[in-house]
Amino acid sequence: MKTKTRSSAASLPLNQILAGDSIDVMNSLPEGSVDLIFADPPYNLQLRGDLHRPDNSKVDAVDDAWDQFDSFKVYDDFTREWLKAARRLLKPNGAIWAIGSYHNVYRMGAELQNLGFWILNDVVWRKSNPMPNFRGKRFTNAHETLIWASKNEAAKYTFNYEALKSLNEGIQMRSDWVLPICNGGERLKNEDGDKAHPTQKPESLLHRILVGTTNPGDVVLDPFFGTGTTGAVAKMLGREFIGIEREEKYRKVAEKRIAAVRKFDKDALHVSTSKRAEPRVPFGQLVERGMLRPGEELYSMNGRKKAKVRADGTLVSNDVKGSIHQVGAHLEGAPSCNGWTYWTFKRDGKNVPIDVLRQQIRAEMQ
Amino acid sequence: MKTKTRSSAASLPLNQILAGDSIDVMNSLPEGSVDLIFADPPYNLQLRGDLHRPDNSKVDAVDDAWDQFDSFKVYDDFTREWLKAARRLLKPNGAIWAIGSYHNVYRMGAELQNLGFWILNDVVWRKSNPMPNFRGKRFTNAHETLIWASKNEAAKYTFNYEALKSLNEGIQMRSDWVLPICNGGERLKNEDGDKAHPTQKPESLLHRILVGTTNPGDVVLDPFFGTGTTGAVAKMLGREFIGIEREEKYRKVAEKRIAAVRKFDKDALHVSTSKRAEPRVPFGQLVERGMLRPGEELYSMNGRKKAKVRADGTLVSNDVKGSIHQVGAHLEGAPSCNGWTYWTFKRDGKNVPIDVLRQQIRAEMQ
DNA sequence: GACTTGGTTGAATCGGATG
DNA sequence: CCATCCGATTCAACCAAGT
Repeated sequence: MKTKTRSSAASLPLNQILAGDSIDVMNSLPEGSVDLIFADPPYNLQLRGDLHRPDNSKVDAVDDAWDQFDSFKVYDDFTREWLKAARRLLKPNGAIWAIGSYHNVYRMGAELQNLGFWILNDVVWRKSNPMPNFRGKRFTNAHETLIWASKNEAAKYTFNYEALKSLNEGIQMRSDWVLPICNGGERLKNEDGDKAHPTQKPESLLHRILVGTTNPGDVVLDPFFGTGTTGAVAKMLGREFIGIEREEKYRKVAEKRIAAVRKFDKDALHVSTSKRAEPRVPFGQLVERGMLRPGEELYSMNGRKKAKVRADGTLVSNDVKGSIHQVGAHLEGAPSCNGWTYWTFKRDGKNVPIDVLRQQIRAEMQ
Repeated sequence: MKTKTRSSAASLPLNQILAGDSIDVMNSLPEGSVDLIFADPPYNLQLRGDLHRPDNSKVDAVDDAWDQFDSFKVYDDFTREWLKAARRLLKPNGAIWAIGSYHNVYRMGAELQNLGFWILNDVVWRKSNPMPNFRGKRFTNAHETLIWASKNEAAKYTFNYEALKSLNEGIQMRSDWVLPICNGGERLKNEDGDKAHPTQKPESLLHRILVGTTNPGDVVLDPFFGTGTTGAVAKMLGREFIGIEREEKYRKVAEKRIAAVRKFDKDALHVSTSKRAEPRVPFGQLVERGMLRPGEELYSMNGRKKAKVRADGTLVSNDVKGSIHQVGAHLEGAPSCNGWTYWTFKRDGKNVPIDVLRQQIRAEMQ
């Protein structure tokens, strides 16, 4: 796995900002070489004329030329092409994040599904400090939508469940994220004090995405790099990035920004892992090592059932024989059972889960 | 307006649940006769196998035949047809709400745009008590998405800004709504104790939609009526409803439910009206009524600019003449200006906004 | 009656390694 | 490719029964 990453990485322009059209540049890169894509494409905002606040200050709206599309057709074609190029670049187990607002996200989501991407979640970025609706004609547009999708239905995508749960104070992470918009010191400004990019995303958003759905060393591509939030956070977190940006003024800002970023300590990049990632220990080892004697009795957690350990690492209860899981499932009439947490043994009059013994063995293995 | 509603209402099957296929029934109803459509179509969930909780109990999933579609193509065709029929039914200033999850909402949103609907907001229903992700493989699917769209870009849709603001404790209502899922006493059960419908929506959701985007007496159509949450809330709130439901078992439950609903008192239905809906008061009236004398000077809020009132209700400042709004805009170099809040007059040495005078007139009008 | 405890449930695209 | 087996995994709200 590591070797494969390295070998394909060798031919990749890592930690660089490539100049040019997103689709062309993506098509020039080697197929199946990227772990994750984060894409913040033009939104196709259909603002009619300028928007003004009640106090007459002008809202610096997204009105740059690159954001104008004369019809849904043009936007759909553009969307399909960049998504196609992106999908080609992904490794078999790769995934994509794409962000949008109601102006474009429905078209983007539909094209994404049409191309074979498999939606895993949509995530709502709930802005803690959105711009109010000055005219009082609609709801405050207080969120944007992110679509998280794997390359296809079969892909074994990366999902650091425990790390995300830790980020959320021990409760599993939900599909709605409350994060502030990017302003204050984080918001990049030109020399004239204007914002350097109209839609700079907050680093907190990319932090959660990269911690949650990539591993250190993974290659993250951003085809609409802008001022480089993806690159900056990737560098901090010890991921490799590839940026593509057409406009020189954005590339310049991004390069300066990323050069100033310091990578976190390696220890800080280590995230909580799930039990699934730990080495497998067969129950029979507990018997071989003498931690449990053949003939010793195990008791279910609630104390209602019992079974006898046999020398080959199977259990027997009445006429039922089999693994700790099989016997537990049978006794409970359940479709499955985790024997490690179901069974206990007696020591000094107390019932101890057998999983304690497995943890002892795992500790010795390190 | 009222007459028109009544005349078209006369030929409409109001406050009834129509049996049959949504598209067929909609096409049999008169064109341009409905103020609002709320649609909760099948989501096309593509569930593979069974799902069990960590305690081995089985999740009662949506496996009904009405949610099964063979392909995206079939689902898209279905979506396009019901949306087309729905749009035909809407009055020129009508609007639609459609709810979905990531399985279907992107396709629905794109078709909706393709048909000429004009998206006003998408609204995220953040569930306070969603079902967790039992396998730890994704984010908790904690929200559903509602799309609010007018019949076309030009439609003067209904939006009770002040009422929604009041519902939200004086703060402008945002595009993310935190509401609990429908359970407890509100959840309708069959005689055997099973849920009567797998996807019953909470009344709080419909309450907010109907208070916010309809007026008393409006006709609200729900083409996927189910157990009739839309009808129940419409009746409470003094709106007329039309339900369409294919399955008899759901119709029966809905009829019984709605019969038991009591309409709120008329007084309770009176919602805060937005300033926009308040009677318009021409500035000239202030002059006609002698509240301001011709020749009197007005001062801008910051005191830097001044202008003189003329007998015809226009202002003059240096060589600029025009309405309170036009002169204010010109003096500020702004494209627009709300003259009512921009200009003040002197009384007893103090600067008083001219809007105070407008409010006096409005108070007298009631 | 107040409080605690245990059981149930909700629109869900919910494994992975080994042989 | 398929079959088999291991074994990891849940939050908030409501309700009924017990203390």
